Amino acid sequence: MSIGEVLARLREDFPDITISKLRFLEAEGLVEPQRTAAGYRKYSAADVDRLGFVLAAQRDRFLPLRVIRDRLAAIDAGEVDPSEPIDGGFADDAVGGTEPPAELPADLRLRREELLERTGLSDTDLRELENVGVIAARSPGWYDGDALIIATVAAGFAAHGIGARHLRAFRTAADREVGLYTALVAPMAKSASPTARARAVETVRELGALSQQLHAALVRMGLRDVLGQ
Amino acid sequence: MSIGEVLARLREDFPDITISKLRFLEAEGLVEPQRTAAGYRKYSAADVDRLGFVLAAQRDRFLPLRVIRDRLAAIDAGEVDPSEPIDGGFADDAVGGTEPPAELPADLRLRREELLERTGLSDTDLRELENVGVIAARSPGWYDGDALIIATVAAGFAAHGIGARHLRAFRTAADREVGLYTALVAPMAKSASPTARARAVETVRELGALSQQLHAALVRMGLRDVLGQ
DNA sequence: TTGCTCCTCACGTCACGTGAGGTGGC
DNA sequence: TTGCTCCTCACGTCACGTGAGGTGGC
Repeated sequence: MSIGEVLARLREDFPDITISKLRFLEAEGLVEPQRTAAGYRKYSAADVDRLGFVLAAQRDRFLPLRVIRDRLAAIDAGEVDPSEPIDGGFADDAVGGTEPPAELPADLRLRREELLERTGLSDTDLRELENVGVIAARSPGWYDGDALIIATVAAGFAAHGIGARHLRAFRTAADREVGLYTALVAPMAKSASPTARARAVETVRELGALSQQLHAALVRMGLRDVLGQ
Repeated sequence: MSIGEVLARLREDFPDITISKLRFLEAEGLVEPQRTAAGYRKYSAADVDRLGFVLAAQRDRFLPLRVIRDRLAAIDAGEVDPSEPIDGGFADDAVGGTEPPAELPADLRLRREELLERTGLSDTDLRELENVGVIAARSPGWYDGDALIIATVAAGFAAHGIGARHLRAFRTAADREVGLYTALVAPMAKSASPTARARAVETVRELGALSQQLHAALVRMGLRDVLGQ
């Protein structure tokens, strides 16, 4: 495939891809397409897959190219299983803004008092959030980074007069979504093949991204109607 | 306030702010704090507000600094009403990835066939999405950019076997949220004062951002449990 | 021959971060 | 005097985009 054809294919999933970016990714050592006698780039299907991996890692995990390149090198050398998640990614960094911790949310460990201190919530507030089901301790007395994010968000809502009981609906909606996606990838996730399991992870990530966009667009539309803009 | 105090204040809403960035924003002409005799920056409350405006425009509207600076200059000169939305913003650009159009979603105008062509959906698909209530024509036969985004997302879901009927729950959840936020800002939005109306818009944007984060965190947590990571 | 795609290479840009070398404030 | 905050200025960096000047392919 020529560079133009690759562009057209990738544009489906990554609308802001450019020829200049494809050349740049080669210059940075992330792909090495063959060349024709005249010097034209010739991409194989594997090259295109590789580009898809790179672009998805940028888009969904906000990883810098250097990290992605090292990861690919390790996979090429057979040192890592492709399904292993890359460290250092934090899928929501650029989405929200309020207080995303530097660590992976799942790896953070906070005690109850630390959580209260870092969010400014009272003990009662936190207990309400737990009753409503939007926050849960991972193990008794210990909270993770997602709990921190949610607690911070809840504090933000509270500042506008939106209390814990209003957040129960979020939990319900999320549960329904998770159920839907789970049913879909369950066979893949249970497969003995590591490639299938990797695909399950990737599929779930894609579905999560789609879900974000849909949720965002519907809320924005609704609010625009209300504000008369 | 010293630069360090400003940093601490802004960190609440913008966790990745740095001293270096505050100095940079001054060098770029976005704020001009006073100086002490010794050359230390002294920020007024108005300076901090201004920084908040700049950072929110970057975070929520993805505007380049040049545009924000021009806007502020126009406001300073009394040429624009601060509540007027800045043109060129598109709040979800960096969130999802799949097919965000360059125009403002609300300003795009597409005919039914264009919408089908650009998303690859069939006429029946689109009718189903309309029945379910996630897409609606703005005026008979004309669709806007949000419809395009949602149609693209729906096509993505469909590729994974998730059809229109599964998306109704998204609509229900979004409606509930919009109702909640609307009730909250209704008095402000109806006020005669333009400042109050501007605050209503800003509040709604903040609530929308919080809602995105909460939704993202809850879905991610749920999926992580399922995938056993 | 025309129009289109593709090439390289140098330079530009945007939004910062880093680090050296130094001063102010309590 | 110590430790901390703050200062400037030059340079680095990351992820590209632009544009000049040219060649390949049907």
